[in-house]
Amino acid sequence: MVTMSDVARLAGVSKMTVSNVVNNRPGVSDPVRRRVLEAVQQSGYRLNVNARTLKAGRTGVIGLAVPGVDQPYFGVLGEHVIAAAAAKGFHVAIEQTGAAAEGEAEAISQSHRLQFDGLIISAVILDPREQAHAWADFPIVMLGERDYGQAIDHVGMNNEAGSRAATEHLIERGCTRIANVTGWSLEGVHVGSRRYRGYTEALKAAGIPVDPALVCLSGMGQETGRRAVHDLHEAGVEFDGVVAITDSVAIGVMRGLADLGMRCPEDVRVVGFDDISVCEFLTPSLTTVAPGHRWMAEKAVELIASRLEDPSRPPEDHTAPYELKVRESTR
Amino acid sequence: MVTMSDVARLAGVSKMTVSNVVNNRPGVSDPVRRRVLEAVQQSGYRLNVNARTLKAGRTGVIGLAVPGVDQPYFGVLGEHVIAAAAAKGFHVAIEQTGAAAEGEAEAISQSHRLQFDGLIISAVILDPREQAHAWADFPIVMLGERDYGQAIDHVGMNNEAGSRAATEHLIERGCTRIANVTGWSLEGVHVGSRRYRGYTEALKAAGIPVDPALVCLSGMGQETGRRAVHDLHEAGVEFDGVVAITDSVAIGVMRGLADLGMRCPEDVRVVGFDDISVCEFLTPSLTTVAPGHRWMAEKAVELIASRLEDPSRPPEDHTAPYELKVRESTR
DNA sequence: TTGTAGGCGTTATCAT
DNA sequence: ATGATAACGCCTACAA
Repeated sequence: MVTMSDVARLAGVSKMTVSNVVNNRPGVSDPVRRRVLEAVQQSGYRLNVNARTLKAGRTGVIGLAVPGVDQPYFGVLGEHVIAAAAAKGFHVAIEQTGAAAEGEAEAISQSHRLQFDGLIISAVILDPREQAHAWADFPIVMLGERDYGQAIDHVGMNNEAGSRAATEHLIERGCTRIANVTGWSLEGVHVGSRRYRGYTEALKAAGIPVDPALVCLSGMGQETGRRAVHDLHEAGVEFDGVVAITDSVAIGVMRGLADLGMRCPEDVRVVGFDDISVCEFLTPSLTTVAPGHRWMAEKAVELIASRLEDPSRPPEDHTAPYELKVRESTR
Repeated sequence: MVTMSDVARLAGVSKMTVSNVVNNRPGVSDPVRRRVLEAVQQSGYRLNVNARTLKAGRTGVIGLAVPGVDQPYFGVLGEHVIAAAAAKGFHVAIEQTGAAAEGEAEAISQSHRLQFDGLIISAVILDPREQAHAWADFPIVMLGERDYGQAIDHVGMNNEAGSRAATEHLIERGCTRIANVTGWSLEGVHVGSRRYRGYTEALKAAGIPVDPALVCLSGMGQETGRRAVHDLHEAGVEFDGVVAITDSVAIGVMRGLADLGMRCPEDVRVVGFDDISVCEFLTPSLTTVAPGHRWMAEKAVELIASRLEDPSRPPEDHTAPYELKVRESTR
C-alpha cells in the first residue's frame, strides 16, 4: 500500500505537506503543491480513510437499518438516504432487521456504535424507548413513527392525516362500505394503528359507522392483501372501497379482486400508501399517499450530521409533508 | 470514548491482556479474565473496529455498487448480498452508480479500496477492462455480465439462454410476431445485446425471420416499456408477443397495451426477466425468467472472501441457473 | 501468564 | 511555507 510517507519521499517533502496538499489545505506554495500532486499520480497513492477516521474518532459511515431492501418502499428510502449521505460525505451501510424485534435490537445495540457514526433506523416492531439505555449519546434517528416522547431524534410522516385523506377521497367518490386492510394489530403506536386511526376519523367525520367486519388485520405483504380480500368475500362482507396500509398490500388487494371477478375501480375502489414507482404502471394505476421519501431521507441525514457536531442538541421531531396522488384505481 | 487503556487501568492489567481477553485469545488466567470482563462491563468499553482494522488492513465491509436500490431488481439482489455477507461476518455498504459510467468508475476507483475489503459491482455501462489499472489486486466481483475475458472474478446469469427460453415459450404458445423491447443498444456486451441474441436465436431456430421493426431500443425503465408499445402501435407494426428486457420494462409494456385497449395475453403475450416479487400479483401475473438472485449473491460474497484469503487465486467465472416462471401473461 | 515496545497511516500542534 | 513530533486505539513480536 502506498502511504503518505512514500509520496513524501518521492516528492522530497514531509508527510505533513503531502497531507496538506491532499486535503486541499492552504499554506502550500504552488511549486511544492505541483510536485506533490505529481508524486501522488506516479505512485497511485490513495488516502487511507480508515487511518484518517481513526484519528478523527469517526468512521464516516452511517448505518441504515430497515426491515429489508427488497421491499420497494425501503428500496426507495434507501436510495434517498444514500444520496443524501453522499452529499455530506458519508457512506451508508445497510442493515436488515427482517422486521423482527431481535433484528432491530441487534441493529441498535450490538456493534454499531463501534463502526458507524450514526444510525438511521426504521423500526417496525421495537419501541425504541425500551432500548434507550443501549445507545446513550450515540446519534440515532428514528424513521417512520412518532410518539417517542421527544426523547430521540425522529423523522416521521403524517400517518393519520395521510390515511384520513385517502379515506376521505374514497368517501368523496361515493364509497360507503370502505374496508381497511392494515398491519398486524390496532394496539400500540405503529404504522398500522396510526393509519387505522386516520381511517376511522374520516369515517366518523362523514357520519359513517366503523364496521369491525371491514377491518382486516392482515400483515404487510402483497400476499396478505390478496388473502384479506378473499377472506372478506368468503365471509360475505360487502365493500366498495379499500384503504390499504401500503402499496404492496394494495397490489395484493387488487389482485384478490381480480381473482374474484370484481372490477377496480367500478366495483371496488382501492387506495394505497407509499407511492412506490410501480403504482403508476399498474392497470388500473394505483391511487396512493406519497410520503415524501426524499424529504425524510435528507432530514434524517441532516439530524445525524448536526448531532455529531453538537451531541447535546435537544432531540427534534420532524414530519414530512404528504400528498395524495389520485390515479385510476379510484376514478 | 473508553479505550483498552482505560479498561486495563481499571482492571489493573496491561492493555495487551485486555486485548487478549476481548478477542478470546488463550493464555489468560481465569481470575484475570474475570477481572477484565468486569472492568469491560463497568466501563462500557467497546472495541474500536476502526483501530483494529487500521492495523489489520481490513475493514470488514464489502461494497456493493448498483445502479440504484430503488429498482426492484437491485433491491432484491441487495437483500441477498447483505444476508450472504452477514453470514460471513461482513457488513455491506451500498453505493449507487445511477447507471452512469462516471458513477461506476467512481465506485471502482475512487475511495473504495480505502474503506472496503472488496467490491461487488453490477456494472451496466462500464466495460471494467478499461478500468483494470485502477484496482490492481483489490478484490472485485463483477455481477450480471460475462465476457470479461477471465481477467476478473465474475458471477453472471445466462442471459442468452434465459432470453431464448422466454422467446421459445412465446413461440410454443403460438406467437409469430414477437417484439423485443430491450435496452439502449445492440452493440457491445451488455444485458441488452445478450438478451437480444437469445431472442434472435430462438426465432431463427423456429424459422421465424428477425424483423427489425419489432426490435425496440427503449431503455430500462417502466416508462420506456410503455412508450415502446405506443411507438410500435403508431408505426402500425403488428405484434402478438413481447420479450421485455426486464420485468420493469414488461410492466410498462403491459401498461402500454392497456392504454391502447390491447388485451394481455389474448392479443399480446408478454414475458419479462428478473422475477421481481410484484410479478405474481399483477393482473395478469407476469411470466418471467428468474435469474437466481440468491445463488449469485452467495457466490459473489464467497469470491470476495476467498480472494481475501488468497489474492493470487486465478479469476473464476460462474453462471447462475435460471428458471422460466410461466404465469398468466402468456397463458 | 503477563507486560513492554513499536508501528499501522493520518493529522494537530508547535517549531523552524 | 514547511517540518518534526506526538498522538488516535489496537495488535504483533518479543521480553520478562
